[in-house]
Amino acid sequence: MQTRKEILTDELVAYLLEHGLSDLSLRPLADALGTSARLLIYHFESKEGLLTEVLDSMQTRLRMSFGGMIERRAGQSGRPLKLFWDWAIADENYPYLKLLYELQILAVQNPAAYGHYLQRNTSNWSELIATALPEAERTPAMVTLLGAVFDGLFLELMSTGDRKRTTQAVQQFIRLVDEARDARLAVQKKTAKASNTRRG
Amino acid sequence: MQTRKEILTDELVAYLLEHGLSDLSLRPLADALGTSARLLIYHFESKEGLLTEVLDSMQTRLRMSFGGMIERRAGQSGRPLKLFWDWAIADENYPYLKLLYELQILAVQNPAAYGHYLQRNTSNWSELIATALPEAERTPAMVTLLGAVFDGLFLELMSTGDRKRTTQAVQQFIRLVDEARDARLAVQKKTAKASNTRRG
DNA sequence: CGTTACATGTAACACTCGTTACATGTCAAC
DNA sequence: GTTGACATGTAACGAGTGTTACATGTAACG
Repeated sequence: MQTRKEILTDELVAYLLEHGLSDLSLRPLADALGTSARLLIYHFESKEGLLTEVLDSMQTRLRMSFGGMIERRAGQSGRPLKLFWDWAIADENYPYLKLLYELQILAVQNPAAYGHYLQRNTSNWSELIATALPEAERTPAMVTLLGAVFDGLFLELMSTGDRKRTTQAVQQFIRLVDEARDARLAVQKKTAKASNTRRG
Repeated sequence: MQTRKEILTDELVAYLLEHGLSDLSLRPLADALGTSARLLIYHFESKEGLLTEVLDSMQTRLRMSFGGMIERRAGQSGRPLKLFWDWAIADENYPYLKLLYELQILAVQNPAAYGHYLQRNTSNWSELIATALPEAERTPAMVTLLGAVFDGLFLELMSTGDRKRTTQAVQQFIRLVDEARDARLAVQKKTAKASNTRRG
């Protein structure tokens, strides 16, 4: 059975997903849930406690969704960046990621107020995606670049809502990486041949 | 001669660059400048008016710096992305760009409050950098990607302060684009030769 | 010297904020 | 039926917000 607090938490998650967390205020929040600010403080001790619990709840929800996606695609590897992108912009995950980006950015502006929420969210996407890179390409610069591409495109999506163009940009990036890899391999082959010729 | 308002504006710019604009409040601001909230309202009509004028002033300052950079490098083209990046992270420009990114992100969260400041800032970087792409590569996907790389890396720089790693990521991206271009050209050449052979 | 425009400070207003004191309701257990 | 834990509402407190009313200073001009 769900305790009153759990029910409240679910409602709070829904509210936060819709309204974001930068202007969160107890009274309007309580009104929207049909209750009073007093009750929220009663159950969560403080506004900060409320945020902590609600964000934690969101994070577990998101982790489960991510785990499910990984499991489903277990065998078929390839284009992990695209897989991850598609997962991130799916209707059921997008609002959560959007909120986490809001959090990340609020923390940059105001680490004192928001920093410690972020530390609980160990969800460092770039590291996650990085494991998908072939080891030869997993340099710090490449990992940073990969993370930045994801962040930059997701923020662009948040600003403009243009799923199509941002997704094409993801694919453009993948193509770029592939073509560059091919080019490198071709050079290696040629060098090898030349070296053989010289030796032979 | 500088009017009192212009002097104030300069001081306000300095204050904003240091404190960001998300928790801007008139009284602490006035205290920091050694004056009163009353005076700020007197000169700028309202908090919103103040922000508008100060952000405008910052924008013109930034545009001049950008123009100067372009002029200095007029002849020597090549790696415009790297040029732009180096300009953006230079000590004298970085705080301005940081603030504009703060603004951009506040606007995503709260368009009602911050959206119209952004509209005055027509500084759409991606369009600017895009003009540096060879026309053949100036597809919407590539332009979006380029902008996202810049945004993502700049935000990473804002979060971590790691100039070195983010700059290496910029160079990694440039290398990627170059290698991919070479690969495409190589394929074209081969196709052309094959086609000649067939014809000949 | 008086007037007039600009500049500035003090104190208040009306509001919102997170939080709390106090009262009351509900409902199961003894 | 009374006790006691949980749940909830109303109203207030103290602090902070942007803004304004009112008074005062400064300095140039007639």
